[in-house]
Amino acid sequence: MLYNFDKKEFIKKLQSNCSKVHIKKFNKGETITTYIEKRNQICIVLNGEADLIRYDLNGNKTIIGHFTANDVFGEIFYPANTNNELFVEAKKNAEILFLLYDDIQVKCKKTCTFHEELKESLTDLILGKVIELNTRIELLTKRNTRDKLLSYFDILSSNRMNKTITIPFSYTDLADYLSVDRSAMTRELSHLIEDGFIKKTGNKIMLLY
Amino acid sequence: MLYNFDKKEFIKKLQSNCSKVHIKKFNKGETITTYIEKRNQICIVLNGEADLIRYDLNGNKTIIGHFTANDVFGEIFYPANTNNELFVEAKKNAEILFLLYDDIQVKCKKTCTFHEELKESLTDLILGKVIELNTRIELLTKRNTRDKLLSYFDILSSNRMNKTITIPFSYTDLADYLSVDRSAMTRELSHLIEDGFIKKTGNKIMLLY
DNA sequence: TTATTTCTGTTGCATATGCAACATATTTAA
DNA sequence: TTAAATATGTTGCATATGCAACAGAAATAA
Repeated sequence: MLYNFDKKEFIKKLQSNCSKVHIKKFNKGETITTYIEKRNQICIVLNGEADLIRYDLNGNKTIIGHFTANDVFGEIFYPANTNNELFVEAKKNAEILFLLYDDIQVKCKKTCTFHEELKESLTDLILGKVIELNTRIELLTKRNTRDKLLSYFDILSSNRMNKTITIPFSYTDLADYLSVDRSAMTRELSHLIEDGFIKKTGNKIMLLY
Repeated sequence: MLYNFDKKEFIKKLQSNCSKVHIKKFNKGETITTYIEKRNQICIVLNGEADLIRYDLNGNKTIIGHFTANDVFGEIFYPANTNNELFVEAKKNAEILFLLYDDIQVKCKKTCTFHEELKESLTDLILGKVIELNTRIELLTKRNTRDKLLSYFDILSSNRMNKTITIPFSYTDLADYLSVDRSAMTRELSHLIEDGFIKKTGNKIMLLY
């Protein structure tokens, strides 16, 4: 059940009891996976940070997703026919757990309680992913840079229950994440400060509204 | 298993065998559901069309999602704390199936094969939703109106395997869906025609590349 | 340490986009 | 059928945004 779903517990179970998974360490800058033909793979960040990155034909970089501990990614979440090259890169040294969707959903047909629980948790995990993506869509549908920034701050702020937030990106990457030009974003940040919406010290931002 | 997943089959099963669901008809323009406190609800379009709509504080309308037969929506897919008012409106007369996530995932603990299958299908259904959302994010992260339009056309074109596509929206709604200004979008469409990228007749567009 | 790379903030300029207004076409309702 | 409402295409104008370039700060590597 969604409300009771404990993602950490699930991951712990996977690690300790499931022979189907494997874990690998990556150094900062290394490519964790590319989204080509691993249609069945689900990856979970145990620790560290990773970005899902797209370069389009013009060389524009977009950070499609930013993942930290307990976040989930993988090619299984993507349409098969995507034109762009997508890959996941470790932003800090990271430990990643890999599993195959079918291994949990199909292969283990014996009705042991353990695997029943895993299946149910897997559904909750994917449901969590849906919510995450819808949150991102809320951001991206904002019409201008200011609204994108404010929405992003709101999300961080309500997650942490705190009016002072720490941007988990470099500002360069934040711009890619919001899908706006970096210098334009910096300019808009300056305007937000001038207009008294925020205070800014390094990567800390205090919301004044 | 995802590749074998037959959404229509699943929906048929739900309708015919599952006492937990109910079905309701809506006339064009009616509100199907609002995203307030139905945290557990999943809705499936049996026929007709519906849009998930957000009005922000400035009165800007955004079409967050556009749903046709077999598409899935519901508050369960959204974070609980969203600030914006979201609601789903019937764009044409529509028949909607409602079910509660917990009814399938939790309530039926008897291990009857039928409900085991339902659970598995439910996971695949949600996984399909993830893919749909990632496709939308691909669109929204495009930096300008031209790229958004071309990406959108590409998606329709590769779905239908056809260089001539039919826009399932009014152009007014398409603009809301791409999160751009309508007149600016119309202008960009004219440019695309001038530049020989597309031909346009009513809501039919032929891709010339 | 020093050198090198990356990040940040800023600015000038060109342009894409949003906004408002309007005329016409099309659809819907009476 | 006529009237009303909505959709479409177009334009002028203001402005937000992207782009390029640069200098200084900060982080990283040698």
